[in-house]
Amino acid sequence: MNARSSKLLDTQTWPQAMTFAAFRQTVPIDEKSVYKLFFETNTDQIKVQNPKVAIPKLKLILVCMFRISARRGFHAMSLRDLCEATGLSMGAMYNYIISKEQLAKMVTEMVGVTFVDVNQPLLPAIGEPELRLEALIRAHIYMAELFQPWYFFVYMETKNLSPDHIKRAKQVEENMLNEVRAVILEGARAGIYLPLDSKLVAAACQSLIQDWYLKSWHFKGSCVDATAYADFVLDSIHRLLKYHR
Amino acid sequence: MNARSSKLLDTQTWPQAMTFAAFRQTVPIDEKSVYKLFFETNTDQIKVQNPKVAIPKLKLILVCMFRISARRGFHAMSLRDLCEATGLSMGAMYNYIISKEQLAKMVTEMVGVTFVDVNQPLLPAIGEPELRLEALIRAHIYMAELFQPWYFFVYMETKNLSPDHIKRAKQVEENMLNEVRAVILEGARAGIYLPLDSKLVAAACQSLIQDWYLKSWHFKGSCVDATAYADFVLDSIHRLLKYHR
DNA sequence: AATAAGCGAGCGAGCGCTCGCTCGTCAAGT
DNA sequence: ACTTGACGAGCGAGCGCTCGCTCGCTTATT
Repeated sequence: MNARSSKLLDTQTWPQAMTFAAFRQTVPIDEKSVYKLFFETNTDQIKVQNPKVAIPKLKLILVCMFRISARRGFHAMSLRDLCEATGLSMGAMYNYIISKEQLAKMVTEMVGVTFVDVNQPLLPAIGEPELRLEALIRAHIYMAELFQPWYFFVYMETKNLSPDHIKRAKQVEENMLNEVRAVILEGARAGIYLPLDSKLVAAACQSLIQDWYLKSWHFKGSCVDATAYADFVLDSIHRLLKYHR
Repeated sequence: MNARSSKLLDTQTWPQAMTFAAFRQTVPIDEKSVYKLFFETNTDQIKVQNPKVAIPKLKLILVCMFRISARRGFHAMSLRDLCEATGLSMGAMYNYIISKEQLAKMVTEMVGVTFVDVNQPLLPAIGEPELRLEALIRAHIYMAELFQPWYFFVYMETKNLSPDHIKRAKQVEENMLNEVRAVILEGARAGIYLPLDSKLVAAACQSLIQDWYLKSWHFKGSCVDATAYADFVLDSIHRLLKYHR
């Protein structure tokens, strides 16, 4: 992309423009480059050091793992299944992973830490509660769109990890819930929003967002894209929270 | 309960009174008697024939299974774990189950067939869309309240079963979605509801209902009971669907 | 005495994981 | 230009172990 076209597209920058396209352009990782980041974050745990070899293989391993796990669950997937799906041998597989459990942990860590870190600076910290709520919800839906298999995996498999990993994952969920709740409460205090039970409303928000990656198969069949779904969620929240004179 | 007090309580009969208490009184099974029904439905698969012995043991087995599965997943639970938790030996366990897989199937079958059958005659087939939608949603939430571990188990473990069982379970979910959708569409045609995307609204309904059994731990901590949660969901749907002049 | 219910050591299969090995690549040495 | 040898990457039989499940036996009930 040259400087000129980049400048043209820069007019659609997140969060000024709250479309999926704008978000994708602004966020520093996407569904392709994430494997490079995954490699760099975990070099100490991966024996194969040559990035040109390791990154495509890691991608292959993770994609196959997501597919099998989504169908049968991570625990039910044997490493022999994964080897057959990737075409790797048992020995080669263990040049990329420390253990089966560690593989799952690397993924949850990536989602729980890296993805959150990447997302944080993109959210407006001050301004109208309505605008901040929109940015918050859209950012989550768009992240879920980019990394659907990652989020799905973490949601389904977190409970099988070690207790401290479970706690961390729960805290990430709780933080997101509290962020939403804080903005709703702020809006209520400012008289913009109805004084509803903020905990229940925030939980409902979270549930709608999670639907996007938990039941993506369902929406893909209905020709609803991420932007349209985010529109729907925000319109619903709006109708729920705002005064109607 | 004698005839007199029963008559007094009959004034609070579902679906005339749409409280959890009324529902519980009207629905022919509850969280205690369900194990008797489970035994009677599956006598052919259970070697122990004496109900006085079998029913309490089945309850013990199922309760332990629900607890371990919720924490670690059904596949990760070994039968030795389950034996230790129940205090039964391996041999005794196999007097109650055909196989580990069959145990899971009996539970999903129970939820997918029996629970639906029990629920069906309690729903008003005709009448105001608004009232029918309320009955539909409340019935689901109240059923989820009574049988939370059952519903949670089915949601989490269905995907690990045989393909035809998966299909059946998906159809049960789909049916419920379509019921909700049909009522919404009827309301829209009657001019009571806004002409929103009925698929998305129905999916949102389902998501909110599922939250009640998927994240029950979260609500229990907030002192929100089933009736209050159903009130919240219905109020939300109402605000979402109705015209505000 | 007969039957119902419970017991638990033990089976074979399949699990996660290891390790001695092969092979292609490429820079250093001649 | 040719040889050499160290190295990164891949391989897969096989290890120790746990899994779901069985079966010959004992104990409890009637």
